[in-house]
Amino acid sequence: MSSSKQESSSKRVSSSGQKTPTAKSYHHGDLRTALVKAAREVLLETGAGKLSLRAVARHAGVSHAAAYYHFEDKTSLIAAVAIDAFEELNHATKAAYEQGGSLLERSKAMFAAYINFALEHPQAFRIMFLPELRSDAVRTDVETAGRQGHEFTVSVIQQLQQADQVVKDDPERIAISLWAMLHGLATLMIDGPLYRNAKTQQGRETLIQTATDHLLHGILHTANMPEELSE
Amino acid sequence: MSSSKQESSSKRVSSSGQKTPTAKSYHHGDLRTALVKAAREVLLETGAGKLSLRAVARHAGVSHAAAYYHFEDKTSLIAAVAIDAFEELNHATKAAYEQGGSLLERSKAMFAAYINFALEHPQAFRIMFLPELRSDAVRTDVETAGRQGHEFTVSVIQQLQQADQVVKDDPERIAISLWAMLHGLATLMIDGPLYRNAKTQQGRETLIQTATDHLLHGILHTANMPEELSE
DNA sequence: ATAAGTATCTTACCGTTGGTTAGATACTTA
DNA sequence: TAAGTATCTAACCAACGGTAAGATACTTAT
Repeated sequence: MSSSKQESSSKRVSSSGQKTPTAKSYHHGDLRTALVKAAREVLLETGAGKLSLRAVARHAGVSHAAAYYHFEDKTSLIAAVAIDAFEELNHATKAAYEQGGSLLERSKAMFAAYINFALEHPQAFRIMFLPELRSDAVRTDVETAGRQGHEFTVSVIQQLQQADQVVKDDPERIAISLWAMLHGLATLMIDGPLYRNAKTQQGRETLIQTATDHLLHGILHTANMPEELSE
Repeated sequence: MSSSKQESSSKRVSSSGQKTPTAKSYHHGDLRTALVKAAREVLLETGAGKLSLRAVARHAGVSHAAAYYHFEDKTSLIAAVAIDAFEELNHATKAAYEQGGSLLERSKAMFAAYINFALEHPQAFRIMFLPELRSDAVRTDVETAGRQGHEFTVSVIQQLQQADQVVKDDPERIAISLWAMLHGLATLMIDGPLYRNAKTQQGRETLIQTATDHLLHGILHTANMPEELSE
C-alpha cells in the first residue's frame, strides 16, 4: 500500500515555483525534513521516551495523519531523527579532530567531542540508541549512520599506529574498546549514576580526562604511566 | 491523598491466616511484589520502552487501577522493577567474584558477569537505565540500588591495589572508568552497533576479553603488554 | 460478636496516543 | 483542460495512563 512513497518525495524542496520557501499551502513542500526538524525541537521539551508523533505533527502545523505519508511508522520517524543526530555527531567529532595540536591531542579532542555531544544534546543522544531502532526488522539506515563514526575512529587509530603512538593491535578492536569507554561514560553521565558528577564543567572534564587516560595507559601496575600525556 | 500507603503494605505476606499462599480472594496479599514479578515476566515479551502498566496488571490478574494503590505512578512501578533488577545484578557480580581463582581472575569474572547479565536480561538492563528514572524529581531509591554495585567495585579495586596489582590511583575514579567501559560495551552490544558481533558466544567473549584487556593494559605504545593475563 | 474505620480492589470514565480509512485538495502531465 | 497521482484533513478505532466512585474485606475498639 505505501511502499515507495518515502523515497519519491525525499529531497525536492525548491523544484517548482512556490511563492515562499516555507509555503503554507495545502501541500507542504518538504514535510519530511520539516517533521524531523520539528521532532528535534519537541525533543528539547519532552523526554525521548515520551516523544509523541502527534505533538511533532502539531509542532509542524499539520495533522498527525500527514506524517504517515512520509514515515511508515512512529519508529521510522524516530529513526530519521536518529540518523539526523548521528550525522551531527559525526560532524562534531570530525571537526574536533581537524583542529590544531598534535595527533594525540586532536584524537583526545575528538574523544571529548563525543561525550560533549551527548551532554549537550542528551535527548538526541538517547534517541540514537533507542532499542527499537536496532531490534526492529530492517533498520540498516540507522546502523550505517552509526557505523560511519566508528569507521572514522578506526582510521584515527590507524593514523596513531602509523605514528607509533598506539600498540599495533587490531585497530577495529581498539576502536570498539574506545567507543565502549566513551559511550559508557556518556550514558552514565546523562542517564546513570554519574549524572551528579557531570553537573559542573569541571566535573565533566575530570571524568573525561581520567577515564580516557585510564584506557590509554591501562590500570594494571605492570603498565607504566608516562607523564608526557598528563599535559 | 496517597502518601504512606506504599510503606504500610510493603512486606506483609503471611501475616494473617490465609488458606493458600497465592490467595485469590478479593484482597491479594502482596500485590506490590506480585506486580514487580509480573512486570519482569511481561518484560520478556514486550519492549522495555513499551511496557504497559495495564498489561502488567492483566498479567497479575487484577484491574489496572489496583496498581495505583501500590505505586504512585507507572514510573514508580518501573523504578521498583529497576531496583529489583539492580539487586539481581549486584548479586550476580558478587557471586562471580566469590568464585575460585586468583584475585585478578575473580575480578575479571566479575567484569564479565556485568556484561553477561546485560546480555541475558536485556530488557531488565534497559529498564535499569531508563532516563525517566534519573531526571525525575526524587528517585533516590534507584540511585542507591545502583550505587551499591559501584561501591562493591570500589572495594574490589582497593583489594587489587593492596595486592599491588593495580596502580595506586583514586579507586573511585578507576571504578568509574571500569564501569564506563563495561557499561558502554554492554549497551553497544544490546542496543548499539555491536549487537551483531555479540550474537555468538564466541563473539561476546572476544569482545569482553579484548576490551577489558585494553583497559587493563592501555593502548598507548609506551605501555607494555605483559602476557601473564592473556590466559 | 458487632459495629466503625480503613485498606484494597473493581467498574466506569476521561483525555491522549499510534494507526487506519475515506474524502478533500493541489500538483503533474499528457 | 482533463485525468491521474501525491499529499493533506477529518473522523474513527483500540489501547494507554490516570482519576473518581463505589464494592469488598481486613482490622480494631467496644
